[in-house]
Amino acid sequence: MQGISILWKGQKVYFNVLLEEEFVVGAYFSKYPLKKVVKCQSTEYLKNQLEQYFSGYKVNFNCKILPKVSFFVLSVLEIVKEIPYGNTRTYSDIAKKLNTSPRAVGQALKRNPIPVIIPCHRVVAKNGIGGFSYGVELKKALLKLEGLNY
DNA sequence: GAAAGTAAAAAAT
DNA sequence: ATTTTTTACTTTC
Repeated sequence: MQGISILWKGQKVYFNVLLEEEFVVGAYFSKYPLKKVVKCQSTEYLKNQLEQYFSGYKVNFNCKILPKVSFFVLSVLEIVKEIPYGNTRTYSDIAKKLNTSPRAVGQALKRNPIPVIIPCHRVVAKNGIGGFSYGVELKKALLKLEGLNY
């Protein structure tokens, strides 16, 4: 899906979404929009949701997702998906639920193929913000959109 | 299969 | 407040 454009540090950045049929299989930030234009009702709807989200409105993404990842990563993503807008959890919160270590949770989130839609930015460290595949600056910005200060 | 590399946390200092 | 140890999963050999 052609990426929606957002302004980041005075630069135009695109948030592109990879689709397979009606499923979202990936998403990423890029300097360039994805050329492939898929137009149907559901993509227009998702596009709208993203526009709204990045302009600071509360959005609960309800698109169908299909992350192609290992079983463990999937089980982490399943939990992260359920963190409500404007809330955070720590790596250890999630680790406890899965009987694993916080560090392994970080490993899994790093491999989240669908950032933002699967809100991995809502997972933070106990004392600090933790990391983010596109840089902690962006993570901070996303949290700020949701009204959180880190 | 072993070793190295993590988006962390707890314990020890 | 800094350093060290523990930790479990993926990746790469």
